[in-house]
Amino acid sequence: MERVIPTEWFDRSAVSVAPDLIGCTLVRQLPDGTQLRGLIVETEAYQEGDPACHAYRKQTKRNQIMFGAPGYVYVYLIYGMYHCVNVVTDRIGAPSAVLIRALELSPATLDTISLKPKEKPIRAAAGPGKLCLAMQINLDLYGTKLELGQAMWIEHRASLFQRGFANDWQAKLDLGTIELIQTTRIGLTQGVDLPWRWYVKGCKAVSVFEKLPIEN
DNA sequence: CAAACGATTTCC
DNA sequence: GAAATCGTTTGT
Repeated sequence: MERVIPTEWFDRSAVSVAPDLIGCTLVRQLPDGTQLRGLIVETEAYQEGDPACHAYRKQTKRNQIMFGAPGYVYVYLIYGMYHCVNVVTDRIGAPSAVLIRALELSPATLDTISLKPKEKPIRAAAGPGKLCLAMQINLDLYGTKLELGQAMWIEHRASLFQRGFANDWQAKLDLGTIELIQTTRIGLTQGVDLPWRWYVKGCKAVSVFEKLPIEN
């Protein structure tokens, strides 16, 4: 069974894709063939009518990929020093994307990369900027297609590989008993009340813990 | 052309 | 609580 997610899978709203990406595996293939892998444990959706979306105002050089076909990579530089990686979603002409905010890196990946001196391994990709550092994602990946053999692709939940390294929350996810928290997004000045952030409850690789589920 | 800003992280 | 740091976007 093919585990690589096809681009058509992303051809729906970002709000629909974002929670479904939790538990999937982000794969980064370096030029030398090395693969870096991590389970997606936190996502945020950005779409039309959302004042926080980079495509809210108009099409620009930076956001143009969001206006195109789903299943492509949107990378941007934030605060002049970090990168954030998104997956473009929805049909052509419906600018939207899902920001990948945190990964639980595979043991093999942790062996491959160099951790900061005092960094806990579980926190190595806890946050959108740290995630891109760990996975060696930069602007070079802007506009690339998520496809097997490319610089990056995404694999469906619950592969045998995933069971091998995930913490106990993955088993729960397979059983359908995992708790996915839906709450408001991080670090915004606009659209602060839209509940378009999802993360795995109890996962120590998530960027921010304190945000609780939306009431009612 | 100048100025402000930002979907972050880290350190004081 | 505040600095670091720079390409993009917006205003004059």
